[in-house]
Amino acid sequence: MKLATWNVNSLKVRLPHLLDWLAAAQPDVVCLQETKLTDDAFPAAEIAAAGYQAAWSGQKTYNGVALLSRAPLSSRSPGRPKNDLAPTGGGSDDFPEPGALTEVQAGIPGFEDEQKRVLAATVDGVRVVCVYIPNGQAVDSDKYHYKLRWLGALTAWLADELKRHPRLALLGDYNIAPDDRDVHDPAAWEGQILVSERERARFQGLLDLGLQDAFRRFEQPEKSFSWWDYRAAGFRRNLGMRIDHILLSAPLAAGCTACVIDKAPRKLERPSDHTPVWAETS
DNA sequence: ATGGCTGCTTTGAGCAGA
Repeated sequence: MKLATWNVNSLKVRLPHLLDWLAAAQPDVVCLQETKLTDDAFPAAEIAAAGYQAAWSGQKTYNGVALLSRAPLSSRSPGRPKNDLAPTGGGSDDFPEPGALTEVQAGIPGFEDEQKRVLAATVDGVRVVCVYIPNGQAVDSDKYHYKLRWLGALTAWLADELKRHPRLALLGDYNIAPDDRDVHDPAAWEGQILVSERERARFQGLLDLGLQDAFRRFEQPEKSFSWWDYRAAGFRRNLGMRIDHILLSAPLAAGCTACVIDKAPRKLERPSDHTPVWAETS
């Protein structure tokens, strides 16, 4: 199963890039962040025409997450958007069709949050959790404390999810660079947002659940990043950060054969500031 | 040293992103 994550920074603007990338990369499951679309505006028909069923949870202007799953020919039904909090046509949750998104959950249960940042679903026995972790803006700001509180709630919920779903993958924009290797200029960024000690401790808290950073299971090029600032020619100069991650529970990590940052979409005209990351698991 | 770009917003300057 090829699992991918991509912060598209407006699905309305980036839909052509997404459709091209689905055709080129052929992922089985895709987690999208920053769709910035209300639910009624989600481009379900275009995505269905590309062979993917979808679930989504959005809002106006900010945030917004979605899950795509490559649907086998038999269960494709173009023109019937299937945001299946109440699944239709994918079989029952007990006997889902291959590729079906079941047990769809938006948000962290019990954590009040108007911001649409979490979407989980089960696909072929894998619990896939798509997250857009808060940015935090500046260390010790209100948004920073919200980020830390949010990560605490996520971690507590995932501890529970892992009991029921030993095969679990957590993908998304974490807004945390876990290590100095993941920062173009660690000295300049020391103690700043995305790299502060408390943020990195929360990332470690996710690893302490038994999750593993798929990217670091393999030898990787130096200065591998997943986001580059639009300003100051960040991409051309490779002034980036690795803040988009795929964490896998032990059974999935054991069967993981590759994890790659695909820089191709970042080279296109009018790109997202993030580029896709994918992992292949058996 | 600073800000540098992009997307969005009841449209136009300000916010947010990271």
